[in-house]
Amino acid sequence: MESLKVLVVDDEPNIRDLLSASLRFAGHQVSVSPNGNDAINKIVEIQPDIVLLDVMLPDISGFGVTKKIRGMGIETPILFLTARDDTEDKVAGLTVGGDDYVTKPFSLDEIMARISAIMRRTGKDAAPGSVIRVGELEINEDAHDVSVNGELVDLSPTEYQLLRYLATNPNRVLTKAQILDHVWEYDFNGEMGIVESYVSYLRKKLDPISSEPLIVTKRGVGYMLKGPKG
Amino acid sequence: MESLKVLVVDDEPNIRDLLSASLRFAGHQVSVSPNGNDAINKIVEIQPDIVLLDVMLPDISGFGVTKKIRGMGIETPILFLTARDDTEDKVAGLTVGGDDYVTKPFSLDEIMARISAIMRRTGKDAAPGSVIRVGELEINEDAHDVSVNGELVDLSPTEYQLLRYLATNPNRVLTKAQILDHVWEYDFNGEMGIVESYVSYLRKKLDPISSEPLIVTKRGVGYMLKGPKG
DNA sequence: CAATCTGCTTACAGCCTGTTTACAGTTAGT
DNA sequence: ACTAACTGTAAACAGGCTGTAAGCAGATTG
Repeated sequence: MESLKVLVVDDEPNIRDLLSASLRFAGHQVSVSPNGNDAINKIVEIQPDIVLLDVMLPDISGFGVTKKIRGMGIETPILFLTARDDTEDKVAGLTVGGDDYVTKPFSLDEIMARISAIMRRTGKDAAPGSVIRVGELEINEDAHDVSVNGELVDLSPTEYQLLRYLATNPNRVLTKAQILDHVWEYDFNGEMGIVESYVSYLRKKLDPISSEPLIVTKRGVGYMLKGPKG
Repeated sequence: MESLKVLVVDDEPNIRDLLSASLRFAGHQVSVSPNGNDAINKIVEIQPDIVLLDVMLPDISGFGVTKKIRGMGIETPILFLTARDDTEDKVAGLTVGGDDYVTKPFSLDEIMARISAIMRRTGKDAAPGSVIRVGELEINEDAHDVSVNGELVDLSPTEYQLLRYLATNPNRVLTKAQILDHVWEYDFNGEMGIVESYVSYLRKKLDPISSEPLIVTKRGVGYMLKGPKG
């Protein structure tokens, strides 16, 4: 994915910092905004490629912001951030026109995946394709399914996200802390042992099909997905 | 790696001295700070390329410092120093956006490796690449892989770190004391005989593959990794 | 040449890390 | 509401790793 201009709108500094740090690290140009009115100004001013927009803001709601800028003819795609409670009913209709939403608390990898998906759909990005291929492994992000050597594997949501994160960093050791920070929600307060458990679940499902173990353990460091020419 | 501006923040003078001496010797410009408030001022003032930040500080915690400077829009990468106890649970969010952490007690070589990794990832450094090559030996730091003449060698964590330290100083004799100081944790209290043991382990794994012995003994002085034109 | 010293190798006990499985609580789907 | 699936924790287990020490071999010294 190329470098994008991203605007992050949220009143919680923690969330702003988390997102801006991650997005900047991913190579994007990030601006931040703490409320609706400021957000509208910044959208007009800097013309971002995508807006991460909290629905609950101190002044104007995220919906209000959307209404306003759409009224000005600005079609910038929006990724809404909503609380898990007011999801079902209020978010209806949000996903039209390339927009999407994630619920708080989210995981970083989920945010990144959604941004990629939006960019892909709106065609602004030089489509890296929705299929991640690493050796015998193939992840279709649109269909949300995984296959090894052409054979479909049924994964739980967490298993899928873990494998996806590993697959986007092939031949590179990822520490358990990194995995936890990227795959699990940011308010997860548990132990790193859960990564070990899920790696075990994944291996149990993948290894019987693959010709050689896909996930290798780097003792004392972390885990790595083995790619073809690594 | 080029010369970097590094800020070391720790309330223990021993740690500050250890780190600043080593970093200076490696050619960096080092500033030190004993607490959180002073650290914030220094970060703003001298704009370091990287901050080594103890999490447990007398006034503001390392997290508080991070929050504050991030709020100011300062995106300097941070390498957190945490006590091994506080690790498991508090690691959440530490590895985001190019940041990383090491647990106390650490080894000097580990710190240096992490700094290199961060600089590489954040692209601030004129990427020296993640592969160390010395003659027939090749160390891939991303994959934590070692190969001799293309053949993979399986090493334990300590073996890997020892070999890495030797490989970053090819054709140069390193005394056992130096090796102990760089590869083992700073509170290690054992004998230097352990270096001999681990050199032996390494030779046992490397020599059968290499065309000539890679690690040579300089009797009465120390060990040296033999490079191509040395 | 003998005595000594330095370094090499290996065996081993204890520890530590990672793997797996079972389970309880929760969530989601029908 | 009922059932199935999923999540996170904990416990049992296996194996590898670490650091020490002892026995050797070769070099060095007097």
